Amino acid sequence: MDRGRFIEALSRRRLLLVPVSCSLSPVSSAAMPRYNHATIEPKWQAYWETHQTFAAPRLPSPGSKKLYALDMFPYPSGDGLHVGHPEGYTATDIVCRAARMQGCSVMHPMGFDAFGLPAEEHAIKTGEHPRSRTEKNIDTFRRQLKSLGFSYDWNRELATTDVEYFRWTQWIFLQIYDTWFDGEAQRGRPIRELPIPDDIRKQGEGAIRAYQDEHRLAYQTEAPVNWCPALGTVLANEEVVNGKSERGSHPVVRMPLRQWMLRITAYADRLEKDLDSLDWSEGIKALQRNWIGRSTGAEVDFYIGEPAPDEPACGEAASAAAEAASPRAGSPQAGSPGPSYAAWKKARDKGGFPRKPEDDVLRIYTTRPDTLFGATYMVIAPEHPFVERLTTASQQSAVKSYCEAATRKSDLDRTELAKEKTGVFTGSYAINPVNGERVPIWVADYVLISYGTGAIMAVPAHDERDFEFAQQFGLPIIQVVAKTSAPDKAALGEAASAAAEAASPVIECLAAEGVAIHSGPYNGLSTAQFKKKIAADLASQGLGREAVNYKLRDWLFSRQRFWGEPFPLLHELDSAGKPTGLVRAVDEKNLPVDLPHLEDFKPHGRPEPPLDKAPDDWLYPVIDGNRYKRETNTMPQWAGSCWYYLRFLDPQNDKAAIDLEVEKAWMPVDLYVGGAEHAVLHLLYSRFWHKVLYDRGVVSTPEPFRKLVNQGMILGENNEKMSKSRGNVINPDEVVAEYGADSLRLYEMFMGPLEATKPWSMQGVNGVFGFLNRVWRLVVDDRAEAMVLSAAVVDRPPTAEENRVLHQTIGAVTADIATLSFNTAISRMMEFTNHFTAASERPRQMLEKFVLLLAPFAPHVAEELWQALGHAETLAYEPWPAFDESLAREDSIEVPVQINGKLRSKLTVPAEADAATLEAAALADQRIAELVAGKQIVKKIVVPRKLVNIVVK
RNA sequence: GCCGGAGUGGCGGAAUUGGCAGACGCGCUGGACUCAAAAUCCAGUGACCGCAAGGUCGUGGAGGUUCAAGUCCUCUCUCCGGUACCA
Repeated sequence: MDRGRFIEALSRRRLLLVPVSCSLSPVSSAAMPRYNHATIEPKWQAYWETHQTFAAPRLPSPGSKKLYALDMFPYPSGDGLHVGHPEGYTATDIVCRAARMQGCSVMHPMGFDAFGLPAEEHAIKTGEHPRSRTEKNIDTFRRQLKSLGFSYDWNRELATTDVEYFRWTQWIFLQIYDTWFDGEAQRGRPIRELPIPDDIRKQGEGAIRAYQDEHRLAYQTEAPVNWCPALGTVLANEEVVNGKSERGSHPVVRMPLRQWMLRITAYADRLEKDLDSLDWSEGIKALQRNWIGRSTGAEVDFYIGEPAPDEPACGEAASAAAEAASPRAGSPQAGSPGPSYAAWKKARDKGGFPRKPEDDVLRIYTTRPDTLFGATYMVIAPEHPFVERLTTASQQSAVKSYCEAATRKSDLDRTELAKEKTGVFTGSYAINPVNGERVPIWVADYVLISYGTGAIMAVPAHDERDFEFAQQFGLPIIQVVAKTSAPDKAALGEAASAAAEAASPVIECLAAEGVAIHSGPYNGLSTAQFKKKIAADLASQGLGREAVNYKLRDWLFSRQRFWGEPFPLLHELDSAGKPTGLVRAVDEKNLPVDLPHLEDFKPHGRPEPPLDKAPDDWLYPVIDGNRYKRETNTMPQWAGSCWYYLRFLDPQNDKAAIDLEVEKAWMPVDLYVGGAEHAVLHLLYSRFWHKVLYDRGVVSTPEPFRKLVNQGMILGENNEKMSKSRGNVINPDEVVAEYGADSLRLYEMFMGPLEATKPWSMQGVNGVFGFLNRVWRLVVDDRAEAMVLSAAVVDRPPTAEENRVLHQTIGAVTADIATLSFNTAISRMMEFTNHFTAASERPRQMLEKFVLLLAPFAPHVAEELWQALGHAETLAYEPWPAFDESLAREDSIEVPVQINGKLRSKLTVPAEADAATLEAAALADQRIAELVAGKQIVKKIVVPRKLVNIVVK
């Protein structure tokens, strides 16, 4: 049936000739049939639309290859299309048009990423509903895109704001919500398959649900937001500048709010590993790997003793220099490890390393467990849960004010470059498990609560940051790694007296790997050997274990906005109207959850999301006698763009997000082109969703985008980034009006390599416009009174010479399209045109092939010329000109002759001349003979087809 | 700092496995057409020396490998993008 529909589409396309020949008349009636883009382009765009020329079949036609070429769909901003958009769009369009001519089934859709802040801000200001503003912008974008002649199947157009689209975005969210990650199997599984531990089961249904909720890929947490009391709304990070609101410069405070998170970190390993299978540039892969930031090391527990709030403070020293604290038996707070430490160690030796740290230890993560002997202090993040209990009475006020200051700082303030390290001593100590040394514990904001365990052992001799901190606060620095070259004997010998050695000041920080010193039994080991050995030793004593960490954080997936997808979730309320903490997913059959009607879009002045002011009948549904409150957060803009490539394949499906048969036939995306600004987040989020869907059997491929290309940025004529403030923005509409879409397309492809950043040049546009005019005159007599072919167009087969030029062009253009080297493809077509502009005869069938080559690049003028050459149908499905290597081959070539590597003469020889022939010809050459005369020939290098080089003395 | 990418005429950019550096376009110069201009067509156009034939230099810089280097190796400078205390 699907095939039937496709065939029907095909026949419709092929039937239509009558109206076409009629519409030729306006051109022919013109006094002079000059190249006139203003009439040609709308004419063919209308033709393609009427005849559904580019409608894609439901499934690829049997026996043909499929091509799914996807553009990153635009956000329809109020400014309209930017010249950067058509760059990537033209590239994929060329590939698609060429592929159709090469017999591929092509999927080439377009849509709009239409949720977003600007429409909502506009709504707040004017009261106009974001939907109406968004639709107007989409209309502009659609018109502009259509004016450029892209061969999209517009029947598949979608916007992420379409209720029928976000119905399935919500459905996918529910799949994610319903999934937990099985670490053993490394895959997401339905929550009902989550094994429930017995002790949880015993506690009853509530405990089981809580346990499940803890394991879902979508979970709730408290996360800080930028609350602006003056504006009465929560701001996005980019709306906050220097701690003030971007609009109005009002103060912004960070406050915790209940948020939804997606557990993308569970997929970190797969997201990293599967990059290997993708045809993406190494640069982009590196960017993603970097972002994921996998590191391997060890978790180690440092004993700190039982919490004992009433125990008198012991470490009085604010700086470790004065740290000759009086020995006190028992706890680590005493001068030396006592009985309780020994008991703890014994217990660990027997019981092993616990999954979750107990209260008597500080667990740290390090990538350099080989430097454990060099740990001279520890640092915990200001948000670390142990801060309070580790702070001694005398340090209380200092620590408290330090931590408060840290919460006020934004992330940016805390990570400011080259800023001085700050921190404060807690007064407490931990015991280093490898040598029993007491190490002071500090609080400092250079340690992040969100990475690792939020606590570190500091090894100032071998870590730049620790080094800086230690210098700042006069903490000891002990070198435990020597440079690889010569582990000096003396150092090794002295290792026993490491403590004495500690006194000797180290003034340099050596972060590189090397050989262990001052490390007891480990002295002399290389960093790699040491790491391996200590990991095993720590594990066997129950003191540590190997661990992996990622820079990647879980994805903060909720926004306090109106204009986004509502979450299909309900919070159960008790009889008093208070949330019970239980969450219920909206039934699939009740999707979509549409946005409620609001009287206006003005902020309600509370940090809660705008949907909090929705009418009660939306906000408080009653199901089975239970009252619920809807989730009022909305999804971030990323959500809709995470899966649009799937919906394009089956946009009308009201039974499923996508039909599996369709998905199997078209996925993965074969070519995905877009700006590098999405190289990290969009692609990572999208790949993450795809992997969850893969695990849940919704899609059949582990990765969505096989080949990815990032187009380069287009700069203004002054070599600066285009921006309104710089006044160098080029409006595509104006270029189309003056030069036409074909010229715009051609110019953007001719500027340089697709991936390069390159400046705009109106003279360059004029240049390719001139080329299209020359092509036009190659075929059409533009001085005639009517639309007639140039007198030079003749009906005879091409000569060998003509074929040679033609087939060289076919070969080069075909190969260049395959490698996306459009700039060189165009230059080859220019050479063809230059060559035949000078010719007095141009065989028609040669011109036809040339027009077909040009068609993917400049489709409108190509269609018009194709018609002028006597064809009634569109050329969109004409077979691509076949390359015949034997016709392209030159009979005779020029071969340079060098003497001592310098060009001295050139030989014209048969192309297949062998080395002996070439050598003889070179020596026989008059000029060469003169230059060689009287000299001794040392060596002769002869490379057939390439060159002859004679080395003389 | 770290990770990517890139440096070639006046400008945008070409150059299989190392094999004639500067394809193609813009700009510029000269010529044809024109009363003139635009448009178009033809020719020239890396720098320097030379009347010419021809020669010397030349792909950010310095070394190196090679008969031969824009291309490979070492060091180095500059620009662009990403990232930023991730232990």
